[in-house]
Amino acid sequence: MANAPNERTGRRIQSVEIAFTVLDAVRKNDRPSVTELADELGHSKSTIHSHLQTLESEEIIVREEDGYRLSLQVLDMANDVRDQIANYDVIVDAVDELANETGEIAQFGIEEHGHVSYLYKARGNQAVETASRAGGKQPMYSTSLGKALLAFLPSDRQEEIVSKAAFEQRGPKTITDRAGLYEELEATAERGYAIDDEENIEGLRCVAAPVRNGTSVVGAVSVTGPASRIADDDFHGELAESVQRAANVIELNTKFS
Amino acid sequence: MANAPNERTGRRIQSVEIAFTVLDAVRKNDRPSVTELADELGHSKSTIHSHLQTLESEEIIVREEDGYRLSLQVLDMANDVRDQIANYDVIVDAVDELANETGEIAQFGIEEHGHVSYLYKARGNQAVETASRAGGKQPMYSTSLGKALLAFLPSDRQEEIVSKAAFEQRGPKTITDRAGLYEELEATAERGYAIDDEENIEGLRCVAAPVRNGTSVVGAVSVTGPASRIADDDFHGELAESVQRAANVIELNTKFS
DNA sequence: GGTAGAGTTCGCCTCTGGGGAACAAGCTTA
DNA sequence: TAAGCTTGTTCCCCAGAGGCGAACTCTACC
Repeated sequence: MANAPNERTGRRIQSVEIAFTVLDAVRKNDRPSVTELADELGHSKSTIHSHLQTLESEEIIVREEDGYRLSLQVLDMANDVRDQIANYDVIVDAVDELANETGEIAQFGIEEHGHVSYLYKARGNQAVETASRAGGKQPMYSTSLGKALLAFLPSDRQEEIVSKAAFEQRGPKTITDRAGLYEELEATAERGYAIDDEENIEGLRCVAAPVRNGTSVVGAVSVTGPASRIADDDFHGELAESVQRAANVIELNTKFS
Repeated sequence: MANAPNERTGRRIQSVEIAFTVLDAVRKNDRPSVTELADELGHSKSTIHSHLQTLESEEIIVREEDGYRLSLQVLDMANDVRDQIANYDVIVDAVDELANETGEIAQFGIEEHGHVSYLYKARGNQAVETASRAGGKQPMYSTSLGKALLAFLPSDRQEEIVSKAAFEQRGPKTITDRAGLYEELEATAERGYAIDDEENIEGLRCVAAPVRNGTSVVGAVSVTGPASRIADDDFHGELAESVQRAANVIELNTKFS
């Protein structure tokens, strides 16, 4: 790939966009019908109908008595996703280990399209319940994983992502302005790990460390626990060390291609 | 949904079909580039390019330095798939239990588009390694799950699937003709469970039982083990009973909607 | 600094695909 | 049982979408 410019607009194909709108609606509605989708999406029944036909013939969705749903082929596609991530098993082992060691939730995330996506999540024996699952995405500016990634991303990419950030108040201590974020990113880069002190979800604290391949960040590992259990000492002490150690384990076990 | 006729052709949208062809190629090739895909799929670079742009703006694929890959959003979609399957957790529990009890591989599958798709797989403590994973699909005629489903499907659907079957020789004892299959299906319906005696993979034997919701089959549970360990006695005795028990557990714990 | 190879853009022309309306097929009600 | 409602399906038409080829740009590597 000769040139990889940062996020250009380019020609897009409208009918494909409609198809994915339909697919999205099938994901989110419970077994929708043709008319239901037509109403919701503002297209004619005939249009929706042909899209559903197409998606079904691609075996991406399934038609059942009571409406359409996603097909299991999507699960297969998810397998391919994991296969395409280099050293997925190394990551899994390290994150499992980290969860065991700390007893909390441990996660691995990567940056995609300007937000953090969770690739894998492990729960330690005293881990709290959280809604996040593998595949879920979160803003970069309010999460430890996001800040760990952001702090070590090339400055042009960093700037691009920050410039598009929504800066919504998500937790009691969310960083809500650009200046504050840059300050925090600088601190993060210096100390080598990122923290989230109830910035994304009330009552939760996280620590995250970047995983690098040479000079570039390929992902980040984090630990998440209740603020009640994670004191400032742990935050910047033992816990931070564990997370960094896990990140290191991944880096060391990674087979560079 | 007023009418649900069996698999009609209907209008399909070509550009969406192309988009999925591209997506499939991204799944199967390792970080392909524009030109690579254009060559492989027989489309012009400009066409492929706009499709890739579209898929990327839908955040289904990601562009990296060395080519395109699937995005983690697919993992999220996989979560939705499981959410859309009624009583997924009941199935998981029952299959886990079955795997523990037998020590072998236990699986749950459903029929989709004329083949069996695995929804969930559990491995017992002496389970053999097999290539199958959740989301994978297999022919109906050569697997125990497939035959368990087929035997209890409405006769028109059964006929439709059988008429399209490829009847390839997959294992040493694969049923390779329609008559033989119907015969076996009748026996299956009568005894209440299906068997696979090295019909799909050499050296593997399976037993499967249907899971029903009222009169209709909603899926099937199976146990798979090496032929060396599964004797005829187990095959039609204890193992068959375990599998049927598991199917029953699922039926009983299912909350009908 | 020139060439080869990648990705990107542009404009043309065709034929696709979206919309509306008519049609068919089930349920429900009287 | 017939009428009426609602759903999915088909058909046709015409604007404009999208596939192609060629021209352009940008890197990387001699």
